[in-house]
Amino acid sequence: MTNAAVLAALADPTRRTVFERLRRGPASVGEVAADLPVSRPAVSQHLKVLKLAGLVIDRPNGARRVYYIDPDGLGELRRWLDQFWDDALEAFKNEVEMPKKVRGRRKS
Amino acid sequence: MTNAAVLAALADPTRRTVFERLRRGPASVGEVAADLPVSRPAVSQHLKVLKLAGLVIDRPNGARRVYYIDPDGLGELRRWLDQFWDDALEAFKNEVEMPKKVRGRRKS
DNA sequence: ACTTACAGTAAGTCATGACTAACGCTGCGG
DNA sequence: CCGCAGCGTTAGTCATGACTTACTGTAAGT
Repeated sequence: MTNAAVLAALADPTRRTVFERLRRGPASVGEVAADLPVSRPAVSQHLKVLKLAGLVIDRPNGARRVYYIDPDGLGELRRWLDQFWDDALEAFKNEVEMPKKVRGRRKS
Repeated sequence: MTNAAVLAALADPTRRTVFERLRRGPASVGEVAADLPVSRPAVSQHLKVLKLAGLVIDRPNGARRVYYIDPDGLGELRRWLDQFWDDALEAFKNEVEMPKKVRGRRKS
């Protein structure tokens, strides 16, 4: 389940800020670190995590390394969320329809 | 930004397991804890986090307390994700169209 | 009214991870 | 060829949070 990595990556506030910074457009490590109160290596580590989660892709451009957002990573999470949403709605509706029935009581 | 709480809540594997357990249908704390290798207070704490994030709602049913999934919480995250997805796609397409232009250079 | 069962809270322990400082590597310029 | 600039990596520190044990509160049954 890749969703675990994606959710774990998006959970950290700093990492989410980095990710949202990349939403405007591609940027190098130094450019991202310039806007954040953390050091450059920290940004590099965050980008590594985002890369392992499949959320960003890096392209070496000479000495610089430019990071882009990978739309596929978001797509997977989106599909998982959609399925979850459908199931939850169905279960919820199913619950409303039988308000005084047996309900849970899964104890055998 | 409520997304922070939602993402932080869904980042933990155990908490995600609790949430997925609730997807099948409503359940009490003891029922959820029976299927997990953690103690009952741990499940209670996880449910508290999920409740603060707006992902679940609890309804006291006598001595038992039954937890349901709150569809609204997922809806918010879904909207945020959709917007993010659109922006990322646009930025990506915009990047492909101008391969040798100024690109980022957000300095100034 | 007393006991039993179920749930939330408090305090404490321990692991995960976010961050910094220092170092090594690569590519471009003089 | 040599120095500089930009990144990544490693080692180490420190804070956050996940988990357990013990306790308190509440609702139902006898």
